[in-house]
Amino acid sequence: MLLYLLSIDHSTRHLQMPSPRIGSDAKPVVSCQPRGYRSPGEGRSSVPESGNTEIIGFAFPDWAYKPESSPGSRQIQLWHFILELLRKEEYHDVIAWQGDYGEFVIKDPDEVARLWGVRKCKPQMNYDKLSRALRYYYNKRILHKTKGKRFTYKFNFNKLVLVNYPFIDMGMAGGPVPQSAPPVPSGGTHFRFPSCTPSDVLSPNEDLRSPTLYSSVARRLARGSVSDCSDGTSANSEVEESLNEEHLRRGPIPDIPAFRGPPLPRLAHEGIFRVYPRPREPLSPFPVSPMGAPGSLLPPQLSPAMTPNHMNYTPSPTLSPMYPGGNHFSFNPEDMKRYLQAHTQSVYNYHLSPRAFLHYPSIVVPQPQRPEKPLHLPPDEPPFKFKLQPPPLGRKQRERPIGAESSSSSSSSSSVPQIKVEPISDAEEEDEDLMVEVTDISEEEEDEDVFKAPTVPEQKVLPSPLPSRDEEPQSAGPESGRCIPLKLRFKRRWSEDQRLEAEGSCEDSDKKVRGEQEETHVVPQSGGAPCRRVSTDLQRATEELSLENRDSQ
DNA sequence: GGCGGAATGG
DNA sequence: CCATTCCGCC
Repeated sequence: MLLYLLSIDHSTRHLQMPSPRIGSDAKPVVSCQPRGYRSPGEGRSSVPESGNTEIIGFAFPDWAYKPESSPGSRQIQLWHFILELLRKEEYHDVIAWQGDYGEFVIKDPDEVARLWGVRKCKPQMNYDKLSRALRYYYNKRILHKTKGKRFTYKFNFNKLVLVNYPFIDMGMAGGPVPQSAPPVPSGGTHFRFPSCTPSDVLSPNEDLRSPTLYSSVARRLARGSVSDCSDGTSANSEVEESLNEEHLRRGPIPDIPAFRGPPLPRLAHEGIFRVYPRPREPLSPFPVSPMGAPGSLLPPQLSPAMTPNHMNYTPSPTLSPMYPGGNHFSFNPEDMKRYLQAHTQSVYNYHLSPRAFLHYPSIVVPQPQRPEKPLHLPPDEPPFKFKLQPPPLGRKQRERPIGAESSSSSSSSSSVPQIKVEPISDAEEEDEDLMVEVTDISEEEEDEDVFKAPTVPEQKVLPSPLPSRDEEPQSAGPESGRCIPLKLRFKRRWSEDQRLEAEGSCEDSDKKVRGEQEETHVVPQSGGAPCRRVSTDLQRATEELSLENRDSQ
């Protein structure tokens, strides 16, 4: 229901922008006139009446350019403005995509500042002030600074739009669109970003069939600046809470974690793209809602293509549904099949969550082959730049965690692995990318909680009480634990647990969270007996039994 | 150049 | 909230 509400179409409104510079030093005619002149892109947009604006093959939903759509602010926000400039060829001498995905360079800081000043009627604007505003985006995770590159910043797109549009391909590298530009399926293939703007959502005149839910969403949309879908800045979003409620009413959905912490007062960016209507996009190749159709098991949610700088993965154009060398997607079934196959292979290759598998109803994707050895993970580089806090030690703490530390936690405390992850601040960017890649983005966990959400959360997992690091091999498979991301190991362990539990075998508790040391040197455990882990319940029973024995002595 | 605190304003 | 402005610091 919500999805339909949010899909209400609207007429495209355009951001008023300073006139494009005619000459090299042409100044905008309009000095301080926030409204009333046309956007440079207006009229050139290839899809003027659609829900998204496209230029040279990539685009953002219109609301991303609309000042009235700037959540939390009636006026245009700087990042909107930056995007606006970035998508205008007229300003490519001033600011342009460059470098990594989402990176852009302010080639002419003074000019950008001047334009911004014109836009905001702040004649005294300069790059120093503008950059201060940009720096405020760091905390919001809208932007990063690209270190070492002057005037270079980077958008967090992979958690913004593209996360929920996994077909968006980066295969345009070398093409006319820089790789750093956020690509989007072009209007030529009939795809449209669902017309969903915060202003629509926030319209007080809407007929709200679910006022509570709706207002919840609206609040979040109003507060959020970016629909930063998997952004760590928001954990248990109201939207998702609402969606949970909604889906509970409608029936279970597969990728809502079974456990959730209490709602946290955090920035709420995500949600917009997550609540797109499912049945409204018949021409879209995208599985419309990241929530996935009720019947679909694994909605596609991420793609290695979206995180090239982290995974060093650039999708082969030949495997892309894009026309070779073009900026437009091809959605003919063969291409899609190849692409899906490639994607699925990538999911395997990169040990992504099974949820990352794309689901495209009419196309059967052959099962990929897992490569012999893990891919390209630098052996010396810790796969995760997290600082794992060791789990609480001591059996007492473990067995009575509910009363003690997780007093504020929800009822699912026993199902939540007591793991805390501290993102290392310096590696925030990679950290986040990693989140998107390795974790299911539907788990809108904050960074600290990312490990609290195993791929299949209904399984109860308890951290090991043992402080000693039993370095048993984690993998029963051919691959050793070397170079396997930590979360993947968790996932595999979980899978292993599932299997073992099904077989009703195994002992040797292993469900523990590894300490910080282990993330730095991933210790391969060759030679040891194959990992045998007790199922969680069995483990807990064993532990409780041992505790009882100890206490009775 | 870049960062972030502080005060301030809309 | 989202900047804007100023500023000290690195």
